[in-house]
Amino acid sequence: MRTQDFDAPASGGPQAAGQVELAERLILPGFVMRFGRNEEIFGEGEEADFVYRVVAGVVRTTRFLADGRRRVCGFHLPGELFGVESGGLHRFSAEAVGECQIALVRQAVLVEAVERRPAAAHALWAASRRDLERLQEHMVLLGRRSAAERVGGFLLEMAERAVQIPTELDAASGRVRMPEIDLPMSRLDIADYLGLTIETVSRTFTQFERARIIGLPTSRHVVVRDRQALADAQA
Amino acid sequence: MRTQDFDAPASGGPQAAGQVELAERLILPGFVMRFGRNEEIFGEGEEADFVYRVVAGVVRTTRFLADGRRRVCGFHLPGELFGVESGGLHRFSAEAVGECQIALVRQAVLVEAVERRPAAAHALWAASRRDLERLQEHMVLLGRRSAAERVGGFLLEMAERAVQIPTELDAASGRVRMPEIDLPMSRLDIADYLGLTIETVSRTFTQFERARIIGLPTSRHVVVRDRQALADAQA
DNA sequence: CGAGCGTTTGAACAGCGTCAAAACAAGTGG
DNA sequence: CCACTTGTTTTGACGCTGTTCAAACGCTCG
Repeated sequence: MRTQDFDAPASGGPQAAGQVELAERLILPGFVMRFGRNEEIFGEGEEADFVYRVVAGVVRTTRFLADGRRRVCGFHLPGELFGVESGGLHRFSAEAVGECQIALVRQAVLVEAVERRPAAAHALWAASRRDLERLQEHMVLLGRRSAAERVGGFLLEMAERAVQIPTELDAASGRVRMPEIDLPMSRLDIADYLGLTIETVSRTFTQFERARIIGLPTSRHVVVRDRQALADAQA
Repeated sequence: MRTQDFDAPASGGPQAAGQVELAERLILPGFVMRFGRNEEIFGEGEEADFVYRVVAGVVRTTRFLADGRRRVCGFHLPGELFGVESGGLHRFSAEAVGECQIALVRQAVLVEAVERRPAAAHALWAASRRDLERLQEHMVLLGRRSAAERVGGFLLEMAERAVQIPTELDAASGRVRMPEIDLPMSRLDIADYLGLTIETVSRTFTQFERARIIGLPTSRHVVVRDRQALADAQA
């Protein structure tokens, strides 16, 4: 099972500039833990004693509704922070999508750093805003009506974010976007992320494939053939 | 047209503790402007020279899609900050829902404050996290399928947030929640916020009324009769 | 090879969007 | 005070899209 390159250094590749900055400026003591596929990192309602940073792999944050349905609220890629709460409790649970390495930092240490070091406060503020902006974009996406719009938007988002990992040679050659997406998450994860059902997600994928908008070598590997069509599906 | 009490002081009533803190700790120079109903405060793509704080009234942030549809991304109530961007440009536009008073602060001043005063950085980080958390909740809501779930969630959100304004006597009497909601926004605003159509929103309101879950003295005034049923509609 | 999971596909149904029109509220001028 | 206007909200009828239920398919790993 290929998920992400596992031994890639935490702030190795050409990641978002802000995330590099975050890692550099926060210089926080912490320790790294490994989690297996679908393993829970923390649960909804637990004490938020720690703050987490993805070193390798992908994490999803979820919430369960009263009737048992699950909402996937976000995916977290290497370099990103998650589990930061202002109240004392986690409002979501977090699980490893595939094999993961996660760096843990005590919440108290973070707060202290914020109070003592302006640079840390600044970096954290910047990180929050980035999260906020990503979330806003996702919200716009969720408000869209048709399944094609949602799935199209999701693929674009993933293309945008995921390239940042396997692109080292790409960066050297000067090519900016590489339309290959390795989806570490299942159809169910995607469906719960987009507010659709697995069936609809699956149908939309094959629909895109038949329309030559994407290629599907395997169900978890997407080749974007017609980026514009994906954006248009988003109308 | 009653919208909000207009001469209420910015950080007057028993608002969210964090917002009071924000106003107190940020002590930023700024000037107040007035905006009329539906007037644009800033537009998508404009330079984000300023940061804005609602003094009185309600503001909505929106984005227009290519096909002309509009997404309402959030409502901002008195005390709240909006228009804070990490890039140099506004990614949304903002309009006054009703008559508004808005305090403007130069972005540069804010950044300087963050760098000089740890308290300011801390307060801003906290504010970002609150926004983030509100947005996460809204995302959970948008992922919900049925119209009843979305409208129910919206009413609960508004009940939760809006009480904080007209509650002075309420606070004295010790009562915590007052299930009366004055909606300053139109059905269209609500629909675009929830990813539904005005017709569906309207139908859901009357459906709730017939089921004795809410009362509708006027279309913009909601009395919550059965809070639990609203939460259940959210399943 | 078979078991188990994830994915795809099919058919029938329900809910929301669309189009259209009526009811209502608020403001304007006779 | 009423007739008229404009904008918002409500209601109705119909079609489409996504959900639901069900079954088949295709991996991967024992």
